[in-house]
Amino acid sequence: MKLQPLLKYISNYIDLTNEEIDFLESKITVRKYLKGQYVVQQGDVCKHQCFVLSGCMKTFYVDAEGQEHIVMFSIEDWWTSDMGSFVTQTPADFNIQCLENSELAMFSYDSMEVLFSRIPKMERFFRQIIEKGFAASQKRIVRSFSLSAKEQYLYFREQYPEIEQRIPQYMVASYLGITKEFLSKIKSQLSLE
Amino acid sequence: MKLQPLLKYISNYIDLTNEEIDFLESKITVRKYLKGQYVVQQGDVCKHQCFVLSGCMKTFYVDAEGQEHIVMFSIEDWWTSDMGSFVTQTPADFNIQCLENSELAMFSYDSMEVLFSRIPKMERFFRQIIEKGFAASQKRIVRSFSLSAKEQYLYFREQYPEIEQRIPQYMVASYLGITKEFLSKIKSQLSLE
DNA sequence: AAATAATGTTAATCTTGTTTAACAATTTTT
DNA sequence: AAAAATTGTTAAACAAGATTAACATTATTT
Repeated sequence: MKLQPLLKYISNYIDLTNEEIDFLESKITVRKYLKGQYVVQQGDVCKHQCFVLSGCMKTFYVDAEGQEHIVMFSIEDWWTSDMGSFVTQTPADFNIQCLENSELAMFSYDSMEVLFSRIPKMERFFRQIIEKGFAASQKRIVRSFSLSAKEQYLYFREQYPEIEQRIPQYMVASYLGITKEFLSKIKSQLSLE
Repeated sequence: MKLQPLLKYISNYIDLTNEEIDFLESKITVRKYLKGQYVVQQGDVCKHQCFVLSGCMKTFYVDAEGQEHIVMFSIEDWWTSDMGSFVTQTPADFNIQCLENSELAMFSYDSMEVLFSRIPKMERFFRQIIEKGFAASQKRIVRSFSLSAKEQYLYFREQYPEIEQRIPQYMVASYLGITKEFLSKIKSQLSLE
């Protein structure tokens, strides 16, 4: 059924018995969101860890000048949440908004506690997911310091070709930390090479 | 004894029995490093998660042009490792080098597996630590996009006054992603305000 | 106490990327 | 099919920060 992609994803990390899978499923809420809807809003407490079953979302921060800065995109088989808000259950710094109609498998803060006590393997699973996310985030910091805007764009295009097809270009610019005008310039330069 | 700061740190997250503490201690290696020594070198596999008992270290990346980019500093009561390398046991992208004579409590990859099986609470502890690290890393990305160099410097100075006292200014510049000359300019501007 | 190495400063010039603004192309709505 | 909204492009003027190079200061070693 609907949760198949999540179960398959989990099976890459740990093995679960049928009973465990039943229990796991009882702790998950599947929810649909329309394009434009918010999963988390800056200032609210992030109450869930979300696995994307279908659709696409952006995680972004609106700064003091009202400018939007995209931290990450999430598509099928990715996780999304405001981790800082979730772990401390304090107001979120980030917004998570759907860029397409989407379907999410959601683990609430409380249900995760219960899940981890009953199935310690699930704690291992989440630890491993978060380790990966942390490592990826550190590498992103390094790229933003050591690569030019053009190099970062090429890296993004190579790493996430599917994402570039699905989102407007000005959001790619925001993700890369440059203006849409400059990205446009980079692309026209590249097309002449 | 030596591990007291680590045990105190852990007790903020979980409670351990005396037996558990004994077992934990049997899985930790305490090691001294001299100023200048490397804990991890780019290209080697990062084999440990390290808790800083004393001293100070920098985690940095050397790019294709030979330029050094500091990802983080670690002082007493902080953790350090190349998470990406550690979790996949593949060659590290980062170097970790001591800026002072230092003492580290080290958990090897293998010993952590054993530790987690025997004391599942320790897996919870590490999950929580990594969640925090991940959240901090995401916030750093946002700062690097939404703040000017001057604002980032002021933030660093406010957040980590102890670190600024202990390391040369050109390393602060590297951490902020700017040149030492420009940081010098920022500081002279600030002194005139 | 010199000598050397490491760290920090200043200023001129250059580069990368921003801002502004006008316009073009594409989608979506009516 | 027209109108409106969203997205993308171009170019000129500008600003933030890099580079270069010369020099000043502070630590460290001899």
